[in-house]
Amino acid sequence: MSTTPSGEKPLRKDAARNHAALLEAAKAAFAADGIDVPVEEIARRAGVGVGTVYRHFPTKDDLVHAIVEQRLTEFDRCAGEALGTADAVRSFFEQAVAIQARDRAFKEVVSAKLRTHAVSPARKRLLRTLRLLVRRAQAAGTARADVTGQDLLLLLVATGRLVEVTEEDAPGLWRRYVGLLLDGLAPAAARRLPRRSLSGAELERLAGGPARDR
Amino acid sequence: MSTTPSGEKPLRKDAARNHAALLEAAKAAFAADGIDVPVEEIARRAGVGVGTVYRHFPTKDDLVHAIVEQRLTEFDRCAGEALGTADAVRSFFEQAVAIQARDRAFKEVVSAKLRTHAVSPARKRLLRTLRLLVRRAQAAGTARADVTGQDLLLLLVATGRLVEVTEEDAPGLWRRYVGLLLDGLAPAAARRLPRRSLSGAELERLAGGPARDR
DNA sequence: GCAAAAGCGGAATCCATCCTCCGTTTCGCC
DNA sequence: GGCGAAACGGAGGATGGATTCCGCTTTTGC
Repeated sequence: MSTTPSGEKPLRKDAARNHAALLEAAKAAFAADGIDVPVEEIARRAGVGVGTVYRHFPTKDDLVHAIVEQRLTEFDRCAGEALGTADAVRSFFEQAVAIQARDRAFKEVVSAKLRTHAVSPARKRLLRTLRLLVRRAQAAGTARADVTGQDLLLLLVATGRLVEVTEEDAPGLWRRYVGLLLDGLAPAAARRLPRRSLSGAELERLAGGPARDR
Repeated sequence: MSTTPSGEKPLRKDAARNHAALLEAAKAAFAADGIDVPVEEIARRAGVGVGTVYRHFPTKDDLVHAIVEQRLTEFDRCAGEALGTADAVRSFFEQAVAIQARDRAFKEVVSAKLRTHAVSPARKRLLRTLRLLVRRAQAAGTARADVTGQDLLLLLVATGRLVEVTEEDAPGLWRRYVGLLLDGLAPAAARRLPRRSLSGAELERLAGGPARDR
């Protein structure tokens, strides 16, 4: 679950503990409040001072990046699991988007950083897995021939935004759109949007009911 | 093109001029640099002082909102035009997303404010048009039966993000995904993603080539 | 057990923005 | 042309958040 810190030089015991705590805290904080949580809040959650945060991550951005890597890795895991299922693409999407739905910052982060910070290793791995996944699905006839792994990644960005806009007011609505996407990705078979149209109240809110935030 | 200021009390000549200039400047500024452009930059572009900005729009947010309304109205126009075409949904999407592709702030703005600021009139109008559009398309057999106008609006949010992430490095790539969506929206006919897979260089960049911004 | 090294905490600094305030300018009208 | 009202402009107050600094504490090596 944690980023194996086995990379470089052995950290002092307390430093190692804090590093882990920070990663954990940052994940939670970002998930709950989005990328804009003050560094101080993360420090508080981790039970350390801001100074410590900066010792471990020279820049807030580095921290964000670390979390993104973690998350991309989770996606990779989903993809890996999906490899074994009958409809791999569907299975992957459903899991991956479900993760997005649980984590507010994620979508922002992923798409924000998708372009930054050089070629991240986690991302490379994910892409590789996705390519494999697509190939399999195509072989199995559950994905049209002209889709690519890259496509899945980009579509994930799109669903991220959707979830972001939708989840609070109409939780689960995303399934509808994932269904739609999957229909678009399927070769040409049965297709039907997951029911779940909007209820009166939900529609009201999504339609822009009395402003609530800000 | 401009928001008919015919609403309330007649503005003084200079005030009216500035109001228009501000709207214009804000549109441009947001499009170019995103919602986070400093108010001062907008003022500069409009050739006025910040004080004036605040006289016309008590809050930066109000300014943003005004622009969003403008944009939603543009969408509405697209939808209106699309009504006359054979494949209305496709025609609408292609135009609407093309607009997004030209305007950086738009996507952010639209989805950000999609939920705020009470039920905006422009948005209500758009939604009404979209519903009509969908109904027609369904009657014409170019849209599956279980899609709604609301769906189109939300999908637009998703494409917005996609464009955002994609456009700079692989301009036009969005057509591919719009194609995909349309396939998902279609009843069950021929489907093919607009070619346009990625070129080597583009893929490189999208895949997260040497960080460029920040 | 001890000293140097590695870390820690968090107050203080820096900076970017929003928004307010008020003296100055322009407009509309007599 | 002259006045009051309506607008303007832009310096400065207020805020919020990232990052730095440095004296103090915990570890580690011996």
